[in-house]
Amino acid sequence: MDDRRRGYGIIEVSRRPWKLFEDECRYLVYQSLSGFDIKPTDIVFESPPSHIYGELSTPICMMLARKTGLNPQDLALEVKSRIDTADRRFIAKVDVASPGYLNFYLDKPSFFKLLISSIQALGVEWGRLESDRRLRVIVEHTSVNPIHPIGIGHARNSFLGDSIAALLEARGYDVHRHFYIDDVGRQVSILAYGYNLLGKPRFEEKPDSFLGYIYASISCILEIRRLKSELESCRSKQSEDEYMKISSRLDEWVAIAAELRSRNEKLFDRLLESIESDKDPEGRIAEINRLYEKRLDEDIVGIVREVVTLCLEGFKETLSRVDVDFDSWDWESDIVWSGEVDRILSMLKSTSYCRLEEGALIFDVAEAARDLGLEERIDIGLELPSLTLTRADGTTLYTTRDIAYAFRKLKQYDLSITVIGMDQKLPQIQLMITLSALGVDRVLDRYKPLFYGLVKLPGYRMSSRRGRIVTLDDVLDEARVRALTEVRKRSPNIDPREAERIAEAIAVGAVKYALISVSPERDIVFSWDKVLNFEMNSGPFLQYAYARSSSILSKADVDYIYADFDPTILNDRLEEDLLIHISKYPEIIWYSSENLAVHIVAEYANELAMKFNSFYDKLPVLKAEPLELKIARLKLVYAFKSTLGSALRILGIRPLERM
RNA sequence: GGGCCUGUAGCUCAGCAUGGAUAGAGCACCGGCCUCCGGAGCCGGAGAUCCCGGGUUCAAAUCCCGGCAGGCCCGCCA
Repeated sequence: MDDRRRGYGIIEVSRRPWKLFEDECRYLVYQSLSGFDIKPTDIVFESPPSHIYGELSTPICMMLARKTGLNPQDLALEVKSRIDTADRRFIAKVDVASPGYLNFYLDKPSFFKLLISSIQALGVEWGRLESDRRLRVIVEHTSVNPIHPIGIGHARNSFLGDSIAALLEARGYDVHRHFYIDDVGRQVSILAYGYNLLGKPRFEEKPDSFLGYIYASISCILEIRRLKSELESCRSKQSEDEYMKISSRLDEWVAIAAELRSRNEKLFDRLLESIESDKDPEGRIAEINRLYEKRLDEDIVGIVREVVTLCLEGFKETLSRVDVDFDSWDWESDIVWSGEVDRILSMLKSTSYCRLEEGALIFDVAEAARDLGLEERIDIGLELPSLTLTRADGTTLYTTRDIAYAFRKLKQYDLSITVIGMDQKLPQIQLMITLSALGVDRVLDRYKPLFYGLVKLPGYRMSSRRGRIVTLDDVLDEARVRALTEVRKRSPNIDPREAERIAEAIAVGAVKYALISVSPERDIVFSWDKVLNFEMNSGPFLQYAYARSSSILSKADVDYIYADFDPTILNDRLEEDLLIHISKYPEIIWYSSENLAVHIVAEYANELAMKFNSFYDKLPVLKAEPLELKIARLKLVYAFKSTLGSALRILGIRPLERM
């Protein structure tokens, strides 16, 4: 058990007080059900809908009654009669409710005593669990292609990933945050091609934003060229439908071109001219791709690395604004150049699943999955498409390189989390099957992609190729302006620089909360209203409750913290609700880390803030009489602040002492 | 055509793992609350065929089967 005794006097400390209560209940029920064939873990507990049914409840008797044909109510009464609560610590009473619930009533004073002294003793360790084995974990997230600024959709990835990392740290793991730089492949080659055409142009703006413009413009120009030639060949074949289809797509791209051109006519025209004077831009791009991947031309290597590095500078600027940091930046090209990809390829070739088709190397994923008996463990229908590992020109594809990267991850870490868009589910599954085929140990347990839904603009999905992207920078700027007006309105006398600092924290909190608080598998339709929400169920709402609690504590004599206190005095329903909710915090950490579900933490924090606000509104703290009550309430406020503070840190939202 | 994800109040979303007591929040709407620790707040009201249809069960938003709608994927793109 994680209890220990410390200090003078005897102060008992528990990292998981609620679990102590639950385990006590579990043990009693288990003992009383000795005649049945069940394990303690078969007994599930839930929170009753109302406190009149106690604090913990189990329907186990109803479940057993079904199997045995007994009457659930009778069984529950029988169990109750066998339970002896005389020498129990945290159970005040056991009762039976129709149609067969066993309800447990918490012995609040002794529980609250333990809870509050634990939180005080643990300090920042409160909410941090101890794991028997300190797993080494890699969390790879963000990994935005270095060809355009970070969009609000990518930001969902960053926030989710950073938060998951913090959560797993709280779980007691050794967590490493990695950014995978996708510098190999066609997209970066396109950008490098354009950047080179312009003769390494100078620019004033943020580098990722400038490069994003170049990338969008070139892909647009190329797309129009391609569509035009398709249209030509279509005309000769006289297929009316096809012609109309291509023609309308062409119209769409021409409109996009006009839009892009209006943003920077000189630059756009220069690009257009240069591309038009190039006989074979597509060929040149493929050439850049090949020369870079094979590292055959140091000039090309220099240019590609230069654009990518520039873009990353922009990323770092944005990411530091939102407190997202990485332990490592892993270049995809390094994995190729180091020979890791070749080694993986030759290992794959030596399996029976590879074949050559028109010069390209193909891996039969479906067959591998069947042979390895993986069908049942993978939640995708097994008409798994084959995976192309190499192009006819010998260059590799994204997933191939990702397999090598994943191989490395699982070699160096016990557990690998990859935060990645839902649209990449299939390639990730192909990757896992491929790794399994290579004999990597327990791939499905150790390689965990965390898929999330796309962030769409109302009407259409964002597209960096179309230059249609709402950037995180823009959203943050807008949120900060909004927050600053609020701060000024509420605290007119505040120091302007302090106001800026607070507004920025609020802006970041609002945007993060909006993206993190919905379950990841859902798509999100971007809306300013949602992201700039400062009211209930928002980042600022949490920060506000936190600021209120610290305001109280800052006005109190610090000695209260050392004072002994009488837990029986905290007997208002509002106080009890708040304390019980606080005590469940470590369980939330446990559950949400098991399920890689940070939105659970967000929801918990929101409820916690709501309970605190109700308490705050109705019950005075600083003016509470007698002194014992004031001390007890101050300790409660401290416990709240400590808990919300910890949850905010996991969510990546800055706790504010004032706002 | 096949696969995956989603469908809960006018709107945005929890709840689905492990079936269980009156299906919870927020926004918007209606009505109250600043002589008292910060009103970004609190209290109350109204608002739900839990997409539809079957099935399993004493009990289904939750599990199973079949539909429907939306999104995504099925590339020598990433």
